[in-house]
Amino acid sequence: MSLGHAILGFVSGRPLSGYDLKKRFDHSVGHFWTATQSQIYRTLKRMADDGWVTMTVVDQDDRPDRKLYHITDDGRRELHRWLTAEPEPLVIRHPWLVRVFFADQLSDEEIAALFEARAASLRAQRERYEVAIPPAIEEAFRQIGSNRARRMWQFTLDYGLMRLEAELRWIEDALAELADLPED
Amino acid sequence: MSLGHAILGFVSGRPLSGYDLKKRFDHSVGHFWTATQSQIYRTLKRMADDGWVTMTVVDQDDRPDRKLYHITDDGRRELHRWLTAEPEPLVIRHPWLVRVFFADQLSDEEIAALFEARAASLRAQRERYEVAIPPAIEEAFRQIGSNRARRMWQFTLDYGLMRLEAELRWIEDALAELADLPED
DNA sequence: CAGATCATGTAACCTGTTACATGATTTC
DNA sequence: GAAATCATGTAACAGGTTACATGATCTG
Repeated sequence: MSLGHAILGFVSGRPLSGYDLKKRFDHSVGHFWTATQSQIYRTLKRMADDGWVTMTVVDQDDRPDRKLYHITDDGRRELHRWLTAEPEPLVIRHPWLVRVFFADQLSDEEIAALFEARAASLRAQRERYEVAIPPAIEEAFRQIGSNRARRMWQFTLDYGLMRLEAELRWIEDALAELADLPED
Repeated sequence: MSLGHAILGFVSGRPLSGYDLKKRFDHSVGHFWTATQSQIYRTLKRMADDGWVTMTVVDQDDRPDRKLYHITDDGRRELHRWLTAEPEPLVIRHPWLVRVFFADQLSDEEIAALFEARAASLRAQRERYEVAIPPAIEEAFRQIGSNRARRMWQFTLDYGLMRLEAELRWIEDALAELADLPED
C-alpha cells in the first residue's frame, strides 16, 4: 500500500482537494492510518504526473482557490488492481516489544510499572475509539449513504477494538506472571 | 524508541560489532523489529559521536578486522532512562485496514478472497513463529543463561501469537458476516 | 567452481515529521 | 483582538530500503 492508493480510494467517489483529503484522513481513517498535509500535497503532484488523477482549479472569491483532483480511468484501474492484489508481506514493527525484550534489566516493580503504563495507554485509546469513531462512521454514512461501505468501516473499528482488548488481556496475564519472575 | 535504544540493549551485555548486531536483529527480535545492515552501521557511528558507545578494533588475520562497540556509562544511563520512560504515544498504522476500508467497491467474492488471503498470510506467519522462535529463544538462553530474560522473550512471543490468533478470529467473524453484506 | 560466511561501508531513494510561509474571513 | 477555518505550498530532517562495492576464506 502506498499513500497514493488511499488517496485513490477517496477520490474514486468524488473529486477532492488536498485540504479535503487531509480532513478525510483525520476523520475517517485516522484510527489506522494518518497522513500529514505536506505528504498529501507531495503525493497528489506525483499522482498527477503518473496519470492517476487530473487537476482542475475552482476559483473562489472569498477564499483561496481550490485544486480538485479527479480520478482517471488509469487511476481506477490501479485502485482495483491494488484492492485485489496479493496481500502485502506482513511487516511487523512493535517498538513496545523492544522495551519488553530488554526489560529483564529492570526491577520487578519497574517491570510492573512498564506494563501498567502500557495498559493505561491502551485503555485511553479504547475510550477514544468508543467515543469518537462510531459517530464519525454515522456521519460519513449520512453523506455517502452506502450500507456496504458502512459495514466495511465497521470492520475496521471492530479490528481496532479487538486488538486493544487482546493486548489488554495479554498484559493482565503478564502482570499475573510477574509475581514469580526468576531473579537470576 | 529508536534503533539506537535497541542497539544499547544488545551491547549492554557484551561488546558487539555491526555484523554481530545484524545477526542479533535477524534472529532474536526479528519477529517484531528489523534493521538493515546500512541502518546499523549508520546508527553506530552516531551513537559513538553521542558518547553512548566506544569502539575498539580487533585485528584478525584470516578475516576482515572487527570493530567492537562497548556501551559507556552514559549509554547505560540512557538505556535505563528509556526503559523506564513514559510510554510512547500509540502510532497505529495498518495498511491492511486501508484495503478493507475501501473494499466496498469489490464484489462479494473479491471481498471474501481478500479476507481469505489475509488469513493465509497470518497462518503462515503463525507457522513461522511456532517453528522458528522457540528454538531461537532456547539457543539464546543457552548462551546468556538468564531465566529472567528468557521470561521476557517468551512474553514477546506470546504477544505475537496472541495478535495472530485474535486477527484470525476477527477474519472468521467478518467472513461469516459477508453472507448478508448489503448490496447498495 | 559456485555460493555462503565474514566484515566493512557508501549512495540514492522513498516515506514520514516538523516547522515555516502567506493571507483573507469568520467566530468567540 | 485572538484563534480557528479555508487553502495552498516549501524546506529540512529522520528513519528505513535497495543496491553497489570490496575481498578473503570456507563449504558443498
